[in-house]
Amino acid sequence: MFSKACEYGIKASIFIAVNSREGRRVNPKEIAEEIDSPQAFTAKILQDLVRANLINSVKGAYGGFEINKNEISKIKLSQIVRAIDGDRIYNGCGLGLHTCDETHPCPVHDKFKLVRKELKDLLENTNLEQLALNIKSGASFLKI
Amino acid sequence: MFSKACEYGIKASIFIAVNSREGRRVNPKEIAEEIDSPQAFTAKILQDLVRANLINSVKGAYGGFEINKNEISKIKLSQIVRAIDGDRIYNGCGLGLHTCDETHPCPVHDKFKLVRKELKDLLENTNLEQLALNIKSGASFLKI
DNA sequence: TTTATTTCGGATAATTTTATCCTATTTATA
DNA sequence: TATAAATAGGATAAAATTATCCGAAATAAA
Ligand code: FES
Ligand code: FES
Repeated sequence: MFSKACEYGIKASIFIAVNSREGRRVNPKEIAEEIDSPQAFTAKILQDLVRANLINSVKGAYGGFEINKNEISKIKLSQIVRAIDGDRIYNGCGLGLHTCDETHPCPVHDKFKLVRKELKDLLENTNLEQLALNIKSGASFLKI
Repeated sequence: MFSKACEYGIKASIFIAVNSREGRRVNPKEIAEEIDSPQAFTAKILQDLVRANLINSVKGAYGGFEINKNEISKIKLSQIVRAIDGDRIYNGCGLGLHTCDETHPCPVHDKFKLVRKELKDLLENTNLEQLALNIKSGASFLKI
């Protein structure tokens, strides 16, 4: 469904959001521990998210990654996924035809549209604040 | 979503079904042409499907791949996907946690369940006969 | 029985994805 | 200004997926 890179990117973003809400910056080591991911690889993905302007990085001593407090609720999961996996999840054909095209549908097109609709709904209507709050309250988990 | 191998496997199965309905065996060369896939790789996937007892192979001259006429409507997409990609699509966590567990959910678990439900519906309630008929009638396509 | 045809299966190669390592650059603080 | 602490980024490496090749085994028909 999502690439490993994307899974790590989503979980890292949530962990950063949890901490940024409390004014704390975090570094790749902490992040990788909290989301159970390979540290250096995770750091690379964080770079992508910084370049996509979804998170901020601060170099040097006392630096780390953070998200602007009043941005947290504005960042949708879709933006993170798009920054890492592109939008094949939105536009790609379920059976790999060059394009998903209503007028030239693959055999599963009609039902696949429903799957994609549900996924789109998940990605478009979920923001980092909601996810951070659920982590904070212990309603959901980032690892194991 | 599905692996390339699985995409090829699904499309190949449909093409075989279309032809088996008309009493015709097909070989990897034809199949690869009709579904626009690499021939040798497709042949490997066909072997998997044979081993999973979803399609039959006949060796030697005038051989090829076929599906028992009265099996065609009984083969569900889920069986093909399971034979090639396993059942991570059914049981896997959307964010890569070790297991998808109601009592230890990842941040997207609740909404991801709906996506999976839709996908399950697609896979469980679609059989090769329906798909073959749609190809035959020109309502759907296996390539481009 | 011989031949031509076809799948089977193992070995290998290419590509993509995932992961690691090391140095350069930036920056806060002493 | 010197130092220590961080991220940035390039170069590799490892692993998984995708793809190719070739000889062996099976089989139908001549
Ligand atoms: S054409 Fe395949 S999903 Fe739309
Ligand atoms: S725990 Fe992640 S989808 Fe269920």
